Amino acid sequence: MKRKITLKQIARELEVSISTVSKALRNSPEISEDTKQKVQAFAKLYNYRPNNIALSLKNRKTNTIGIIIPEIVHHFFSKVIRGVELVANKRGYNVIIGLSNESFSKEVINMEMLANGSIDGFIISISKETQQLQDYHHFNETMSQGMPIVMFDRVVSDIKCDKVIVDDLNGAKNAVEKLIANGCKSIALITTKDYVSVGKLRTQGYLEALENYKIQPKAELILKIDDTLDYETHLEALEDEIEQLFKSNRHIDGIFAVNELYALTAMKVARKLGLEIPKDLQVIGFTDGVLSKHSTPGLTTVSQHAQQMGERAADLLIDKLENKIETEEEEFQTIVIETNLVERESTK
Amino acid sequence: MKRKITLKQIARELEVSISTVSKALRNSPEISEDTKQKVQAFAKLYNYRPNNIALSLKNRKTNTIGIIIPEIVHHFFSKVIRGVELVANKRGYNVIIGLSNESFSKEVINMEMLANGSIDGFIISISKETQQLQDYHHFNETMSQGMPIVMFDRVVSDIKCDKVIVDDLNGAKNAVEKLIANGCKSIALITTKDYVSVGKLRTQGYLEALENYKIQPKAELILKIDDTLDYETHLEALEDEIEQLFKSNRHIDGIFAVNELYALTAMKVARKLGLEIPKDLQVIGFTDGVLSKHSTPGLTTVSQHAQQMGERAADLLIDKLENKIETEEEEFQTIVIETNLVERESTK
DNA sequence: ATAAGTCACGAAAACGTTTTCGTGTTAAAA
DNA sequence: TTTTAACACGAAAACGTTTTCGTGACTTAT
Repeated sequence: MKRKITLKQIARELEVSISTVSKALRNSPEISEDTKQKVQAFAKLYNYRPNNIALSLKNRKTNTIGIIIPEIVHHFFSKVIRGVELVANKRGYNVIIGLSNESFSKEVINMEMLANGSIDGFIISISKETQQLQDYHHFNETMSQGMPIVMFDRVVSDIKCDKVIVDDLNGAKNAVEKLIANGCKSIALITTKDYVSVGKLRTQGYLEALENYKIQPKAELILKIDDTLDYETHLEALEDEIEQLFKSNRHIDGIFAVNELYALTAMKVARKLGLEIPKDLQVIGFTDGVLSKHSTPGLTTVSQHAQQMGERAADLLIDKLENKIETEEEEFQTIVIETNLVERESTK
Repeated sequence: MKRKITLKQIARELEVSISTVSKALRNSPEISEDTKQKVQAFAKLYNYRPNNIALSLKNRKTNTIGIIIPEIVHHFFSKVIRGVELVANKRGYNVIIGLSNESFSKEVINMEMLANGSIDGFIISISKETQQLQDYHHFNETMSQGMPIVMFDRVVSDIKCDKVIVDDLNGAKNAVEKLIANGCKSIALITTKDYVSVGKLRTQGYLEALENYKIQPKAELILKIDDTLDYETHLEALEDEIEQLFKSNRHIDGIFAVNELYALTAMKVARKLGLEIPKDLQVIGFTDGVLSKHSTPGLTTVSQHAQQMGERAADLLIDKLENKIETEEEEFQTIVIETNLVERESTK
């Protein structure tokens, strides 16, 4: 079990100085051809590679970016990571992940753990709890120490940093308008509580669509799910709530849900109540994931282009990292990714 | 934009030496109470945190583990990551991810990128291409440099290292025996080509179950899918193959599929052909993911306990990292995670 | 023969820590 | 008064690099 070889060992073995070895390997003109040959051959033989940690310390640059997300077992977030990893790798960066698990304190701890030199910058989607508490001190502190942050999807508008967001409002609006155009007269909304920024925006899109068509929104058609409880394990509670919605409003002929699971569950409940999809009820969800694609009937959804979001976020961050020079004026961008509607069998 | 404060700056400001500052912060008895107070107060005020990179260099230990997987947009792998991250975090480690995207060369590059000091050890599930090529030099080289590897799920038995695997054979066997016990007379298998280690084992489990019940396996009931093509985008091809299977074997009344997607697609095709589930056809899949849970009817699956695999793998790796002393004899463990059958509506 | 210039290399600093060892000052013991 | 011991702190090395600067040995020009 021999350790990795270092410059010092090569130097000792070849009876030259460390500087000479370093220069020889980097092909410096200062070094004679003979010595270069000798050193390079030796290095190759022993498979020398510079130690990343030493380089990071010297250059004060780790070439690593940290991504903090609430959850990884999630189609959307894992796609974003894939996007981030793709461009990070292409541009010579590593990616280190931290999961907040929707908890404020874990988000803070994770960031502090990474902010002490381990990474050059952050890509973040904030946790629900942070959104609720509206405590953003950790973001401000991190940025005040010169570490750039790019937020995506769940962003906070007060914070001055680069952002990549989805056009939630228009995505929702278009979806609902599609339902209206398809003949739906009574469209229900299944959404989250308002503190979830994207839920709020999608709700707003729903309302705007109705307004455009002079339809009076009805409070009883808007179901706000309390998603602090993990709906993966409380599926029945969700089903019950939706069943109540249908039973109290028999005339519902369209559903817009702010995520896949709500939409799928709505379809399931509807089927149980004897409704035929899309004849009696048309359904559109947000977030195009595996569930929508493989459900029967296939679910029409608003696609968020998650991977593209990750790619743009990573490019934004790395651009900022590599152009530190002129960044004194501190300009921040917000990239808006347009959604598009993926039509499947749940709509006419 | 002030940079993070260092020991040196504190020392200069307080007109003491760097050593004194370091010792004061670590509460060394060498330092007087007065000085400690002063230094600690100052450090707190300026929110001093030791630089991780410098510590890594000094201690020759990064407290970071690398996880290399073929794909991240995948329920199984993301659950494993969650498990890894969970225990890594708990034990004071960070997690850095590399995606091989099922490619041999990306796997090698990713490993080399991380092996140069960035991490202390690897957790790996090898790519399909690597399994095909059977080129394992990068694993051996990494380990010969004293960097431990823990393989999970897709492992290679020739390599001497710690492993965490699922009991694929028995999982499959139990599933098929369940089908037999439920009255299935003609059970088809939908699997992958044999170079995929887990596919091979699951196929073997299928055969053993049949043998136990003195049922003669029939070659025409075994469909081996070539999954070098990304089945997410070639869904129709998959459907066609399965449809052929059904049409040539009208008597099929049971399906065992080695993953969720194959099982789900089989259900879809069956329904299209007018078969009722589970009356006419019973289906069991491998890998308990979101699709199985939310499909209609719910799919009975063999659960792999992915998160637990990740946790065990991380514990194994960190144990090894922190017990380097007595590891001279190099003992390697293989942890087998037992599967269990999650029964839903696709079986009687 | 001397001055200037080129060549090939080494010493040392720096990145930010921790830790070992040495040392000057003061107080206690002989 | 002298020796010893405790105390409080600093210098320096080490981790593995890169890079600036210095320098001795030649070669070339004057």
